[in-house]
Amino acid sequence: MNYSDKQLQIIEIAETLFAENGFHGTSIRDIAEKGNINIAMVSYYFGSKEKLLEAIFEFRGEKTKLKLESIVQKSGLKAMEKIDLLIDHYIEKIMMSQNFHKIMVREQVLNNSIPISDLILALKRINLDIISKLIVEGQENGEFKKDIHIPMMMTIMVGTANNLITSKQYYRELSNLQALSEEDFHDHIKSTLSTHLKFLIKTMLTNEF
Amino acid sequence: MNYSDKQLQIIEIAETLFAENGFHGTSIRDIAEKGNINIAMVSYYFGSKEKLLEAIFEFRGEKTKLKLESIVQKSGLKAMEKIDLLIDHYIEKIMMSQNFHKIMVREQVLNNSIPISDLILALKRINLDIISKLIVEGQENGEFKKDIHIPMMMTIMVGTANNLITSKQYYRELSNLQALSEEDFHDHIKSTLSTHLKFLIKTMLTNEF
DNA sequence: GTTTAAATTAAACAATTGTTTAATTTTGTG
DNA sequence: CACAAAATTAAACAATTGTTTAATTTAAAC
Repeated sequence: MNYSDKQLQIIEIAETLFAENGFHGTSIRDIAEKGNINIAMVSYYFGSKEKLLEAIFEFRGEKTKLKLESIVQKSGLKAMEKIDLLIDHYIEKIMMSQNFHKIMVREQVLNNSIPISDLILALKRINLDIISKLIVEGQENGEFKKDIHIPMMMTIMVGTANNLITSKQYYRELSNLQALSEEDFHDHIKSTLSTHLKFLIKTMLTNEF
Repeated sequence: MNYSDKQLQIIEIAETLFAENGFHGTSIRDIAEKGNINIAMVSYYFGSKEKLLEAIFEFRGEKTKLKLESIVQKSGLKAMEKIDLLIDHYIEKIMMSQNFHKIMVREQVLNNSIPISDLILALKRINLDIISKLIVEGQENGEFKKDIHIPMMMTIMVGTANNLITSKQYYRELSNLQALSEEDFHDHIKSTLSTHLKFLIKTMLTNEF
């Protein structure tokens, strides 16, 4: 799908409000007010509020696959080095699109809309497939051990990152980091998450239980 | 707070519906219909729909602390053995109250209601304090290494478990476990989660980065 | 410049929302 | 039984919701 400038403007505003107040907690009038547009424009451009949400998922999902594959197919790198690149790329992506990930965390709990569920499943499947390919590569050349539970490994990685994003304010308070500037806190999260995820994944891929 | 039978009935029905369809996605009429009660009863017993949600948090939060402390204070166990007990207790708890945890995951993303935020923070603080005490104990007797990032460790544990609960259906499909009965799938999740969390936490507590 | 399509608007819509009211029934106490 | 408090009910409420309509303005094509 290709979206016009006007559609992208609506998508971005809706994304912000859906992340802040939830899908049902945001009215079309809220979106219209924040974007200085008429309330009929959402229906006009997207058909309905529900389809606007689907558009957000399509828009964010579109670019995912290519970047991941380009990392996995890089030559001259060990599988473990690619893993580290993937982790940092994932952290970068989730930090850059926090609003979208907040929406996805909230929507995946529900099971109401088939189109949304399908879009989420498609996103997860892309990630799983690409990671699986890389792990098999590492197993075949002896870098990684056999018997790696890849879905659980993904759960650990995605779950940890999502939890950090969606409960930032609690993490900040419980870690006594209120004094940090927003930017410094942002950097802290990225580096701490990177260090720990790399360590954990490395351990899962190489150490015996 | 002490809740009457009637209040508990409403709490449980609301918990189910809030978990399935979200707080804003559930109307008081939905709750009334499912419980065969009059729509005025929610306001009568709790004051408002929002306060009903707060009651759910209070009700579920009440029992948390005591059980955790009883584990940590058990004598004749190594700190690492207590960690394993805590992990299994946490998994048991989250599996027994999946609906509540789905609600909490969704609500912690938002930042709208101060009472709810306070209740969530209080729950997190209790967990953190008790775990911290145990980890210091393990560090002092040389079982655990220094420089353990406890909030991040909690994020890994809680994030992984929450992610598994809130995206069960995706995990099931991506792991090709559709053939399992509901009960077997339930058991699979518990044992897989237990194995991995214990392994990861053990690694974080003892191995150098 | 005229014509056609696209974009935007204000208004209205029916439905649903949480909450309150006032009347009625049920329960518990003496 | 009589009385008071608690529980339950149906009805009404004002507000908000997503969506549609028909009219108007803007933009693009010729």
